[in-house]
Amino acid sequence: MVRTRFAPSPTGYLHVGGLRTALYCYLFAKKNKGKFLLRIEDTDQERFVEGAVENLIKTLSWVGLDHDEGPMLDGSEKGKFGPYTQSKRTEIYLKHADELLEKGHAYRCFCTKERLDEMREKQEKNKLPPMYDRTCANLQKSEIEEKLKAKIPFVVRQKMPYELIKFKDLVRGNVQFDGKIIDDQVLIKSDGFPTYHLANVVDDHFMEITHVIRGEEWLPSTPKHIALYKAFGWEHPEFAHLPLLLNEDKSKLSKRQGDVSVESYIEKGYLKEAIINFAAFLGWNPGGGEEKEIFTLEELEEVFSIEHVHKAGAVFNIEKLDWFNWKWQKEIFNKKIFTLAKEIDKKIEIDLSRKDQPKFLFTSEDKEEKFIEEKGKILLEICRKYLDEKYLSDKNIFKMLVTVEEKILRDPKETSSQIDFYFSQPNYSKELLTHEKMGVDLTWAKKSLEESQKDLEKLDNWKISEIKNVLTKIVERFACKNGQVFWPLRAALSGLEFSPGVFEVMYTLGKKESIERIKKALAKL
RNA sequence: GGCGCCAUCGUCUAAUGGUCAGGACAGCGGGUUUUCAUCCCGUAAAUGGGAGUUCGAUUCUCCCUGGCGCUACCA
Repeated sequence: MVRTRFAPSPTGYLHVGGLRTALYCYLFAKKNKGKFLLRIEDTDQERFVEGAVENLIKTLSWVGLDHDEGPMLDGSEKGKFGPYTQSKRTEIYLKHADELLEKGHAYRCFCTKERLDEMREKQEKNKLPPMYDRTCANLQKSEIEEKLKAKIPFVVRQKMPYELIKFKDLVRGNVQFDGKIIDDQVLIKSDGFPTYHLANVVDDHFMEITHVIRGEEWLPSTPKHIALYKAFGWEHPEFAHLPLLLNEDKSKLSKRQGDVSVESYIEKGYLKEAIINFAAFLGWNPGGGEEKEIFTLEELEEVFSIEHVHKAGAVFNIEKLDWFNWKWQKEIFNKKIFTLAKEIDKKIEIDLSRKDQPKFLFTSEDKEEKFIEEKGKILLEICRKYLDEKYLSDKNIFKMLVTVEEKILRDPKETSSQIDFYFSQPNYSKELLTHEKMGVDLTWAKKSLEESQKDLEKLDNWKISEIKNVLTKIVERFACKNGQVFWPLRAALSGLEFSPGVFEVMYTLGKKESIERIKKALAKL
């Protein structure tokens, strides 16, 4: 059975690169009907951040990557291969380090930091690969005993075999390294904690991990791990080294050049569907000429394959994320209003000639109004956290939101600025009422505004369809273009160069306010 | 410096020993629309360089170049 693991260090937040790794581990496991585990690699006490583990679990679960085994939020653990937190497994590592010591695959090193620094400096000066010179590997038994007795701090080093180490990487194919120029890695630090290398190998073995899927930065240390498996007499798992996620300048994705924490994207309002979808396509694609790009997590579980993982690093392009987010926002919203419309009006007719913007033909105006109200509520859910209290308390807020539907789905943060004109008109000059291209000068503006005011005052049934009816008749009477009537009116109502359409704005504003705003505009002329 | 990995439009990428090298994002242009947006249509844009294998290489091999990663008692 396939078993994969995501093994982050609890250093604060979930990195988007980490998310992508977790996602591929998850997808590979699911695709192969295997298990996906979470393991916490907290062997570096200095880097440990309070609350990071909880945060990691929460974020992973929020995007839908629930693990089959590993630590849970309530402090308990799922799975029978635990503990899944490395700091709770110290004894196991120590025991195995002893085993290596005994077998001669490792040795104690008593060298001071100063000596090591000096040695490396010399090596670099002489253009030699910087690595430990094995001074302590040749210590006599009596010398070791002496130093131990004198309580000189020591580390345990792996004794790298001087041989060629070859392995097959699932992403990169055959890879080989020369053991002679690989450093004798520290396995146990002087504080008694293991390093990543030891802990990782021991854990992957005992947790029966079949596929190690991790970032490319681990490729150079893989031969060390393979040597370790061999020293223990274990079979090593399969390896798959994922391409790195890159900054604009192609360096490894880092905090310095923008947001890298998944949490920050969640805060910014990105949907989990979009984040997952986007992450999946960074370094992978379905292949086979498939041109579909929008996939749910479930669909990805079906189509994912490690063979289609790219070798080259991928630049993290936020514009594409925005696009995925917009697509998903729309998809989810459409689904919601679809069922909403059918709930409100069982006999509704739906025009699907435009799949992305279904048109609903209600059997009565009441039902349509009800629909607008309910749709507004859905929109409010999307943008609520970006809206000021003063907007929320307005009884017309739902209607307003509906008029800027597209913009909310695109960028909910902009909602306030989009609907602000409903509350107070900006100051505008009379030139705003004109539009050269449309053939609207000041005279025209005055004429159509006066006519509109006159006819609208007579209208009692203040509905979008009726308003449209009245204004269209004016256009007919004047035998002019729509814009020649609509433009000055829209500008008069919003006081803006760009705004939602006249009918919706007028309907939302209400008769009284609409007429007042038209009068105010006329006063300018 | 040493070791390793990588290399198709600006970005994410598809494809095949023979294709007009395809799609998407971004860009640009046009159209629909009462404005912006949406939507539709179109356009420009890539196989890093040099050898070799081959009738034919973007694809296979080698070299170069470039980019990146690793080179800790961090992961």
